[in-house]
Amino acid sequence: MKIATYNVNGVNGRLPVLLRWLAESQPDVAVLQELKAPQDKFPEAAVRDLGYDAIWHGQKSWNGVAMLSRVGEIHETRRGLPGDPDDTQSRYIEAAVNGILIGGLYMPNGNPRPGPKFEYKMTWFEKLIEHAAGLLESKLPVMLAGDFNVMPTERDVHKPERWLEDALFAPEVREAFFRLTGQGWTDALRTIHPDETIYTFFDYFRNAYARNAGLRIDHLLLSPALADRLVDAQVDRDVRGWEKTSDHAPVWIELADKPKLRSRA
DNA sequence: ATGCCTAATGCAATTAGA
Repeated sequence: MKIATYNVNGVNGRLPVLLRWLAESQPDVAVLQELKAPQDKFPEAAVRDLGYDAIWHGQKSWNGVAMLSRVGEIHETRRGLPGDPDDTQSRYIEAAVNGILIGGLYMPNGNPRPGPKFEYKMTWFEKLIEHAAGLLESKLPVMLAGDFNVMPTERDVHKPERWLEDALFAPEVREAFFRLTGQGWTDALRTIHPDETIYTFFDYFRNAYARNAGLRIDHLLLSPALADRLVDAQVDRDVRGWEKTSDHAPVWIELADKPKLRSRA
């Protein structure tokens, strides 16, 4: 089972890229971020033509998240994180698909730091951490996938010294990320590529993609039961080089149907 | 320190992204 996350940076503006990627990469499930489209402007027919069911939480101009599946019905469990009913930003959607509970998320960027946007990011992060703890306690096979807007380590950012004060790399943001993963989540891409320089985002500025001057900010975090099924994780890096493409590249994992045999210490 | 690019809105220039 192949599950992907992709920040599309405008689902309608990038629709040809999204459809080409779906056709070529053939994920079974995909979570999307930054739809930048109101609820009634999601291209449902276009993705359905490729065999995908979809749920989405739109918003005019900004944010917006979706989940696509070609492996069975999407049983939505929630949209929006618990704890802030007044939050109007569409950043979280969660559903059970093919026996896996999947939370698709778009973490606030948080810049400039300090400031109200950064405070909003940290508040949102704390709500995510609290909700994630409950997901793990459920003992269900569960994953959190999306644009976390966090580079966890220096290995995940080109020229880390330039990002120390940035809302994507500041100490308290990375601390929050490791507090989250410390609950028992496995960072799938880093597990498969422990020492590799591997990025999921490349700025439109300064020819960043060609220079491989990127960031690793799109993550798939796996509960223990799913981590035992992880067989591969990759970035569809070439997609970032297509015409009229997003500034993010898709990231995907392959899960075995049954747990892999593990060597024991 | 800022612009470099790009989308949405809406038709100019602003907001936001990371």
